[in-house]
Amino acid sequence: MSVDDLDRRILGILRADGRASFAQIGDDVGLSPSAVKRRVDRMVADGVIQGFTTLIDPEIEGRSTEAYVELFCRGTVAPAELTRILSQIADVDEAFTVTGSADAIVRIRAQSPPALEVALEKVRLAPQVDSTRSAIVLSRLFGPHSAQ
Amino acid sequence: MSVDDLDRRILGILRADGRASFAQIGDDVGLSPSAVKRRVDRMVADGVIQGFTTLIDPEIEGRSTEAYVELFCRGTVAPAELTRILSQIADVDEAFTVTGSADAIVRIRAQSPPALEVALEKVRLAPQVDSTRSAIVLSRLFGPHSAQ
DNA sequence: ACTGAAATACGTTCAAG
DNA sequence: CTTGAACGTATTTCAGT
Repeated sequence: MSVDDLDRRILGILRADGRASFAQIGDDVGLSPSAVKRRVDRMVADGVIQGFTTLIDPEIEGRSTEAYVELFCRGTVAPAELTRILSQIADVDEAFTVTGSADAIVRIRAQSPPALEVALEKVRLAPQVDSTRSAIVLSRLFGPHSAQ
Repeated sequence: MSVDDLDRRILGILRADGRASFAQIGDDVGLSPSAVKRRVDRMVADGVIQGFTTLIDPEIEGRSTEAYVELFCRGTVAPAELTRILSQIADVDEAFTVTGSADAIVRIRAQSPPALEVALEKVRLAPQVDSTRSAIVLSRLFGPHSAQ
């Protein structure tokens, strides 16, 4: 359930290079490959490591039209209900409840502005959603080009 | 510079499992391991594949206090200038210029609410930044737990 | 540009400390 | 919990098509 300093160093290496070999990691942290494997396996089983993935150029991925949308809901909103509805809308990648005047924020990533508009319409039509306020991304200044 | 259908299938497999072996991928797309390696190597060299990483539980990572902050700037802001300043503030992971009333949005991920407040203060003190409007994440409804 | 084979390196398991 | 050896499998290179 918990991670020690060695685990943390292994995680750091794996975050920088998800394909690092156990032998490679072992050399860096001073462990045998099998010991590293045991730790990595345990962290995967414990859910500390949630998966391995590949960072792909978003242009090639074809979903470079991004927007952040604030949701203003009427009445009391059950987060579980919101999750159920929003997670089924295509191109809605992420959602959270937040402090402030808005009830929730969703992140949309679509292939084109028209596709973004379609997703936005679907969000607006969700029950309980009163109004929305969108910020369409003009340019990414810096940051990860997003997982998934 | 470009990717064909086979490349796209390989990317799909690698996105789902960044540690998939070339043999495994080859079986799925109908190519020999060496042919798959050639294509993956080419995509890495071309920048189509930007890296391999590991998805780590944000709780363990210790930066589960998140906020989205809208920036309202005075006068004309050069995006390059904004990038230079914001990218040097610790815990500011991502920033983009957007349409709408705000000029930019930054995503902050800190270890604790106090650490978040520190980062927020630094953003507010950035030259050209007139005012901010924050939405602190209460709960993640769904979505990737961020690639960092 | 893909295949297939050969050499090298790695992953994986397990008995033992 | 780690090691080291043994076995199976994957990666990598290269000649050939």
